[in-house]
Amino acid sequence: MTVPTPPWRTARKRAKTQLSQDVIVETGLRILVTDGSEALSMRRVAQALDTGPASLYAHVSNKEELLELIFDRVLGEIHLPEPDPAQWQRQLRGYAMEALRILAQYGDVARIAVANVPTGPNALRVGEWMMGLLVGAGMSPREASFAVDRLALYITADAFEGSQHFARMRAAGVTDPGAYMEEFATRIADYYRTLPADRFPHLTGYVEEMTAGDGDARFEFGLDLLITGMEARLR
Amino acid sequence: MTVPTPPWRTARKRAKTQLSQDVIVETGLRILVTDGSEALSMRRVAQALDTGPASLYAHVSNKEELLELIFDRVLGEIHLPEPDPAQWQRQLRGYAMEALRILAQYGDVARIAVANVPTGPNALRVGEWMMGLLVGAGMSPREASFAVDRLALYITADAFEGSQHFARMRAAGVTDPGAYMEEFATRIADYYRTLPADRFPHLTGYVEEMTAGDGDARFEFGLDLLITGMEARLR
DNA sequence: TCTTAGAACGAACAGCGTTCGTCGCAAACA
DNA sequence: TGTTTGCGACGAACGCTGTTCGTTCTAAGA
Repeated sequence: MTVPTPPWRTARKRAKTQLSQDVIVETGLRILVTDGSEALSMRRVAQALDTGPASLYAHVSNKEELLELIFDRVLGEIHLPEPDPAQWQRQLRGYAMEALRILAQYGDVARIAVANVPTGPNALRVGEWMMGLLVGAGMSPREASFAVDRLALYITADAFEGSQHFARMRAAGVTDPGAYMEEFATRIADYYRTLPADRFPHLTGYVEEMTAGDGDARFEFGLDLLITGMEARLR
Repeated sequence: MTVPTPPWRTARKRAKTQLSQDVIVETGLRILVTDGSEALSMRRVAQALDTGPASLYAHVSNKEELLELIFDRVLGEIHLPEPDPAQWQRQLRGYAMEALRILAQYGDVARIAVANVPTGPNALRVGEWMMGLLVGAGMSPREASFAVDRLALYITADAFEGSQHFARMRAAGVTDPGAYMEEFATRIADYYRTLPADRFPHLTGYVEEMTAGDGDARFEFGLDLLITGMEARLR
């Protein structure tokens, strides 16, 4: 039932989706997921929206601001249960694990969080939740705020570290993360074995132990150290 | 007493300092200290050595490799005492504080460490020292290696966060770090106060506590959490 | 209907890391 | 001693980056 547009009718210029901060953020996030953080440039986002890079600056003042917006958008995917101070350790642990899992999906976004005190709506939501949990558990507000700060740093740092590995893997053309990490550990182990045993007795003696454990095991180990430390302060 | 060079004498081409990996690393480090990490580019290093950027690639395969070399050079400045397992907490704490202080001086170098498992000679020296200290204190080699890994991540992450703040300060043209951080805390505090108190009771209620404490206090707090966690594993 | 605010955008700027191909020196070889 | 060869130095360029300037065009308000 469609008919050709009459030629005298001036061609509609805005057939493509209207530019807005939301579609820009969403497009940026999509590029991040599909092609990695090193592919996320203003030009690339503009290209995906079929326009030039200059057009983005009407809705986003910076690449930095764009990344902050994307980061907060990602934080929104973290699910937070009703805080129950009676089992704060379990809830804090669950939050940390989920936050890492989600952040790990989105490559370089974690870098933004390491640098900024996040102030987006979802960052506030998470901060309020953690403060409620820890203060409810009996921690002083000052200690709780420090704990929130340090835990956030730990999570984002680990996510950032992971994203760097992922970027290297992508650059090397490998697609299987397991194989990549295995090869990585093997290379380190082989190198350690070549060291002079008299100057590095521990590094050469405990090669197996030092290269054991995947990223998750290491993350959980550090997380447990932090939570145990918090526990000690509550007693 | 200097006389003009005889014209028939072929002009000495290599009057300027011979290029080598060492002078490149040293030059890069100097730029890092004086002008910050964002000013450290291959072109800039080449310019300082009065040559073109292409000349550097005969001695350094990458910018990444250059940063790794600089990072290890910086690690060399960390002083390590004879390990005494009887007071491992004190020694670990002292090491962490000094490492942070030194890393904080050199801006973005910390970023390299977050991404890599450092394998330079000085990184090995530090790793061996920490392993000896913790295993000597009774920790299992596997736990010790995890602890070393996590502590290194924590230190470099904090240094990286600090360097980002420093870069922002530099970009804003501020020269006094104290004034900058104070202004930063005030801005955050003011923002928190404007939030709706019903949805963010803790953030709005504990504004003072949340913005209190400088970077060092926060670093030491997290460090204590980690060390306390390690202690608990030894008992 | 006319005015005007602001989004869209082409073009350009200054910078980046890296590579290619050439040049010239110095040591190794005949 | 004469010739060859390997390699550091390096000018020029490629393709990319974030960002800005100045212009065009659209759409809403007066």
